[in-house]
Amino acid sequence: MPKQYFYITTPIYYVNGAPHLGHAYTSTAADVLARWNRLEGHDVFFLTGTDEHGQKVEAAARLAGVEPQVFTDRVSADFQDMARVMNISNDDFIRTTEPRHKEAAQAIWLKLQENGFIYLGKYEGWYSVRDEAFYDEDELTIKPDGTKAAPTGAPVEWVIEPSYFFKLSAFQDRLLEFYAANPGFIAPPSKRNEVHNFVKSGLRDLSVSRTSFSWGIPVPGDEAHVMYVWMDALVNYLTACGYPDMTGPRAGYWPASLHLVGKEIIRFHAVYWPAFLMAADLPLPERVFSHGWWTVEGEKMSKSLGNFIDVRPLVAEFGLDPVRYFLLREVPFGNDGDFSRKALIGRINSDLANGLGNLAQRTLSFIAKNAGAVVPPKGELCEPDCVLLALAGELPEKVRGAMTRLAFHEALDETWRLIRAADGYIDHQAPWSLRKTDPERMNTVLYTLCAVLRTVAVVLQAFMPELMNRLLDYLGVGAERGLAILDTPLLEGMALPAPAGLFPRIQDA
RNA sequence: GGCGGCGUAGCUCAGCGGUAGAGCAGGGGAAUCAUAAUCCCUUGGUCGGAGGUUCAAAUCCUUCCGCCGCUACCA
Repeated sequence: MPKQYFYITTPIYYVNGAPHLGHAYTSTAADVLARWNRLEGHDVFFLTGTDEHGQKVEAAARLAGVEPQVFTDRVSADFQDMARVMNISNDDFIRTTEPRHKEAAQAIWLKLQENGFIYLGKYEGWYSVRDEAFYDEDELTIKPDGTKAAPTGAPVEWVIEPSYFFKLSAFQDRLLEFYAANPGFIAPPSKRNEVHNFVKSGLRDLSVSRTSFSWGIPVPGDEAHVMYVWMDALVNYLTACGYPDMTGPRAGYWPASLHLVGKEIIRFHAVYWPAFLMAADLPLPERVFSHGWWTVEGEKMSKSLGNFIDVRPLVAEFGLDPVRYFLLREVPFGNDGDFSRKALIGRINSDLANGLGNLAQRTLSFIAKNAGAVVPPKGELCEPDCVLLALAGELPEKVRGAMTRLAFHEALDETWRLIRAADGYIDHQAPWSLRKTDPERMNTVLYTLCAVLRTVAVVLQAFMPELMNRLLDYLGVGAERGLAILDTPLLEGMALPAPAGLFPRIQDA
């Protein structure tokens, strides 16, 4: 079977603020999918990065008293640090200030222009100098003296500035046809309906250049303009594949298998981006998946509350893999969720320490003390062994199904069904009693448990890579650790190292 | 205003036409290999309210109440 390509992206994160829980969430989810596909033996390309142009960055740099490039270098490094701390296995980290990206963005611009989808017009509207933003007529309020004001109370003036436009209006029907022909393109389904309705309600041409600031990629041939940030940013997914050279080593990864995005940017990925690609005669990504937002202790993360959570202190306190587990287990992917210490500690103690961790420890330490510290020899299997092993045998397929739908919580729930069954099995088989009455049977029970633990560990590597690697070490599993090894039985007689607890219980008031 | 979603056990949610389910939390018992972890049993819901369709409705329809999302240049 030929290797299957899997190209997955996170959004490139905007560098006008520090990385927080939301960014870590997207990256972790993407990482789990990337790792899962590697376990499947697929050829994976996993991209993340930073989006560094635009007026807000220019303003943030000015506020920090440094040049934009210096500013973005600093913030981008912080995002890269977050990725390192979260053990994100990205194959590349793209920055929109890199020369390769400038080249790609300008190339696609020229392509769109050549194909007749870009024209020079003028952008006009009510502009507030103080807010540096345009407002719609219906957003404005009339002040007692008859002048108009922005929702922020700032005065506005009618401003006309030259701008290049993208003929988005030309793509309405093609987009609708595409959605109809590819019902899986936008997920979850509720988002598909929203996007569909948006497009159906009519598309206006999109202003894709600015002259009011300069921190951006110059429009080819008219350097008074810089490219609109989204026009610039979305192209990153192509840049990383080598665009405009689509014959290079990475060209085969395009089109992307999946763009993972937060729900606030679904439209850019599900409407503008496909339209740009159609206009440039390029194939469209297979899927755009929009996930939800986290509240923190019941409250929305916001500047005014100052409650943005940085995951790095959490990782320092609770450990990396438990935090990764929590993010993907706690909330059905696609829904909003709440992050709280109580919930995090509850998950860690119930699922990890008392569940998987305890199961592994009671099995492995028993083997270390009473079964010669090797994978015990498997004797004749009894009914309960077969039932449990059959359940384990079904797990990869169940998880595969859930992962295909990005139903991470279901994948984990299925895995924990097996873990609970194994806990029941060890209690009922009671190897501590068999030790005296029937050592052979004891070995078979312990072997069965090791086999089940191996299945669990292999599958969970995508979610908790470090600790599941350790568990596989404890089980004497060799260097090859992909899903394919589950087709061959666990080797008996392998010497096992002394096990140590995987998930410490959290003592917390 | 328009379009759409949600409201099921204390909590988080699954079920989406055939006599209410899971995990966690609570209660009782067992066991003692293990991170005082585990196992077994168990309490608990007129499935937001009211109408209707049907032999049969959390499950379909109507309506009301309460939340929430989208409604173009905001990362």
